[in-house]
Order: sequence, then structure tokens, then C-alpha cells
Amino acid sequence: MEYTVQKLGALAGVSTRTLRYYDEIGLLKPARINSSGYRIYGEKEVDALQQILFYRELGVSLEEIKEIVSSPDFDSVAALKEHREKLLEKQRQLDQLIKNVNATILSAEGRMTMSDQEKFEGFKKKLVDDNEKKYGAEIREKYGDAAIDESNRKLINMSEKNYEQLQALEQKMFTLLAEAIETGDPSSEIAQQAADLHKKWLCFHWKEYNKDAHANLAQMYVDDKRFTAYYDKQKKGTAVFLRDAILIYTAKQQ
Amino acid sequence: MEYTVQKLGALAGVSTRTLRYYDEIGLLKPARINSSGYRIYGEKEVDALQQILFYRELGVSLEEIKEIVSSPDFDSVAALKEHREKLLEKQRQLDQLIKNVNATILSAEGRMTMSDQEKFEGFKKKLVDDNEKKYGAEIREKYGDAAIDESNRKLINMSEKNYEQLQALEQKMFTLLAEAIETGDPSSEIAQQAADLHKKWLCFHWKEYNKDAHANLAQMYVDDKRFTAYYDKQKKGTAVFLRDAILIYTAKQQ
DNA sequence: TTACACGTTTCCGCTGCGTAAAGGTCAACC
DNA sequence: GGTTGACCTTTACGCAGCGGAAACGTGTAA
Repeated sequence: MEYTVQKLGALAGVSTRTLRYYDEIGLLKPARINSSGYRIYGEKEVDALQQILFYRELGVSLEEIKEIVSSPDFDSVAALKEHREKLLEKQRQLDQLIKNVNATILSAEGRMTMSDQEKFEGFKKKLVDDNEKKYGAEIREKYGDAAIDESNRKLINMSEKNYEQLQALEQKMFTLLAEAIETGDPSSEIAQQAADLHKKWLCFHWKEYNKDAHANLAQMYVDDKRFTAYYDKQKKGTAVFLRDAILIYTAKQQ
Repeated sequence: MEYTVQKLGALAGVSTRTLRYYDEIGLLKPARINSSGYRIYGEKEVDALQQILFYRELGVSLEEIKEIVSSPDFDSVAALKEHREKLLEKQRQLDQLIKNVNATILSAEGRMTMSDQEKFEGFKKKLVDDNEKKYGAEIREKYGDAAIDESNRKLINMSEKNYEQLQALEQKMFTLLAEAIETGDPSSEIAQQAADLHKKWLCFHWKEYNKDAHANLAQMYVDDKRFTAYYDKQKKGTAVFLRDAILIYTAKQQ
């Protein structure tokens, strides 16, 4: 079986541009070029492409994929381990970034105490003109807090604690909801408390609260199977009940 | 106080190229241009740059930073929340990537059973021609495994379990080490067992084992304060003891 | 005057393609 | 034989955030 760019592309789920690019950088050359200059691929190329796409899915760069697939005696496991290290490093950086963003949001929303605010100012400065940024950053990240400036660490931990509080809040809502569902009445005191908690939870995620949007979201919990699955995880019918409670809750707001 | 590009750059820790680029994209314009065409910055620009760099450290794009800093009534908290969502999405993708890479390494190293290997073949195929990749990927990732193909989930879980075993291995080494340190003898049976566990732990991370490299690393545990801090976390002197045990261990290998 | 340490603009390069533009080729249909 | 439309080709710009180099002007101290 022989394939032109479009056929191979359709088979493997990549664009023709991608195939031409892979040819250009020498990653996947066609089996031959026909008299009209068309690229013609064979079965061997199909297999090679599968392999290439597999590594691509793992986030390996095309340059490295080339090394891996071009020489059969290349140690691909070693390459993957090296690749994993890079990914882990990226993960650590990303985690740190998220913590910093969380801390900044909390600070900006005024949920910090004054003394924490002061620390935050220091943290901000530190973040910007961190002159020892490069020196051993990977190792410090990897092997922990020992070397991290103490006040910064406190701040970050605080932001984490706040985040945990948020998850606790969601948990509490679930608990209340489970109780409320026993009464069968979404307008009951307890169900309305759950709806209020849901609003509080939302406020941390949303840029600004709006009751119509809240109501719409509640409806989506029922309409979208994936959301329903999430809320019905503990008990079936929870999503519907929560929606009703929220609709009542939002309607009651003037 | 007035600054030229290089002075401001030195002050804030950025290159002159960066400052020129920020001028070019309209992110930070100099206060004025002098008669020779030099960019001249004032105190106001210093503050603005600090702010810009702060957001840059949080991983915000220059385009968004421009919006945030240019209009004072812009809702920066909302922007940061949006930014956080992007980061969280990236984090989920990265986590999945790492799991897949781990699974691949385990498979390639032959640590999988045959039946798991078969699953892995399916996993590989799935990974490459995942046609429903786009549909609701975020929500699926976010709200869990309900929709994830069962056999794949088993595979990933297995790879995670294997990874946990690795951490258990390190923990075991620490326990042994604590015991061994009581004897005070790094050549004792128990200390040598700890060194052996350390080697096993290493083998998962290293592309290939080599006793000289092992010995060198052990020495570094003592020389580099950050490593020392990690190993001495539970008990001071652990790093030195571990080094001695490893030096004896590697020396004994023919 | 000469050296050299600054400043300037302009442009290429990095990754992995997407998206034109401008043009040949192949099969089918009139 | 002409036309249409679905293919194919190459060339090249764009994306983010600069790094680095080339080619040239300026300020100042020896």
C-alpha cells in the first residue's frame, strides 16, 4: 500500500503540513518521490510515523525523537529518563508559579492579615530581584525547603492553607447537601446554606459573582453529564437537588 | 535620577535587549529620548518595570501584563484568576504527561508483567490516535476518572503504584540508615544494605549505573550544603555516614 | 587623536507547525 | 479538447520573548 501526504495524514491524524515539515527536518522522509514530485510513503513509513507520534505525545522534542528513531541502538530508555527529569523540573516550576499566583490573589483580595501583607511586600521584592535565582535552583526545588528563605516559606504555606480551606469549604457543602437531601426540600434552611457555601466557593474561582451566571451553572450541573457525574458521585440526585436549591437561592436575592 | 538602558537593566536585572523590546511592543516606553536618540528612563519607569517583572515572574504573558499595568482600573485580580486557570490546566496536562512517560519507562525496562505489556500496547495506540482528544478534555481531566477508559486507568494506576514503591524504597533506606547510624559503623551489614538500597533507588533515575559516579555523588552529599540539609533532616551526621557507607560499598565491588 | 565603552536600528534564530499565495497534476465530466 | 475541482508542490510569514550579531553613531578619558 502506498500513500500520498493526505492519505497518510488522514490515517495518522496529522496535517499534510506536518508531514512536509517532518520531511524538511529529516525526521520522516517519504519512501520515494514520483515523477510529478509527489511524496509517496510506504508501510515502513507508516510504522515510523506511529512511533514518532507516540514520542510526540510524551512531549519529547522532534530533535530528540529523531535521535531515538533514527538509530536502533540508541538508548531510548535513557533518553526518556532524561526527558522525565525535564518534565519534573517543569512541574516543580509550575507548582511554584501557581502557589505564587495564589498568594498574590489572596493578598489582592484583602484576605491577608496586615502582618502577612508586609511579608508579601518582601516576597514581591524577592521574587523580582531574586539574584540567586539560577544558583542551584533545581536542586533547591527538588530537595526542599531547607534553603528557602523562611519568611517566604511561611507565606507560601499560608497560601496553601487558604487553598485547603477552600477545599474544606467544598467538602462542607457536600456534607450539608447530603443532609439537606434527606429532607427532600431544596428551599429548606439547610439546603439554602449549602447553596450559600456554593456561592462562596465560586467567588474564589470567579472574577465576579453574578446570580444569573450562578443559576446557569447550576442548570449545567444537570445538563452536562460530566458535571452530573461529579456531583452525583456520593449520591444520585445530588446534582438536581443542588440545582433546585441554587435556583431558589438566586431567585431570593432581590 | 535618570537611567540609560544599561543602568536600568543593571538595576532591575534585565538585559538591554529586553528593555528595547519592551519599548518596541509598547510595554514600557522611556520617559524621553535625548538629543542623541538615547532612551532615558525616570523613577516612574523604574516602578513600572518592577511591576512588569513581578507579573512576568508569575508567568503572565507580556500582552496581558500590558493590559494590567496600562489601565489602573483594570481588574488585575480577575486577570490573575484567569491566568491561574491556565496554569492549572497546564499542570494537569503535565501530570498526565509524566505519568505516561513513567509508564513507558517501566514498560521498556521490562518491569511490567506480560498482561500489563499487552495493556501497554493498547495504551500506546490509544495515545497516538486519540480521536476524542479535544472533546471535553479539560473537564474530563478535572473531574476525574469516570470517563477514562478502564484499562488505561489501570495501567496508569499501576505506574503510579510503581512510583510509590520507589519512594517507599527511599523511605526504607532512611530507616535502615537511622538504625545503622546507631552502630556507628558504616561498614556494618546494615549500613551496607542501606547503600545497596541507595543504589537501587539511583538506578531508577540514572541512565546507567557506575560505581565511581555513585561514590562521587555520595561525596557531594557532604560537600553541597543543600544535599547535606536534605539527608540530615531527620538526624545530623546522616549525610556523612551515608557517604562513608557508599564509599565502602562501591570500593567492595570488584 | 585614539581608544573603547556606551548607545542606536535592523535582522536572523529558536519550536512546531498553521495559514496563505502562487503555481503544477490528475481524474472526471461535458 | 476544455474545464472544473481535488489533489500536489515550493516559498514564506507568523506565533513569544527575547539572544546575539552586524553595522554604525556618541561620549569621554588618556
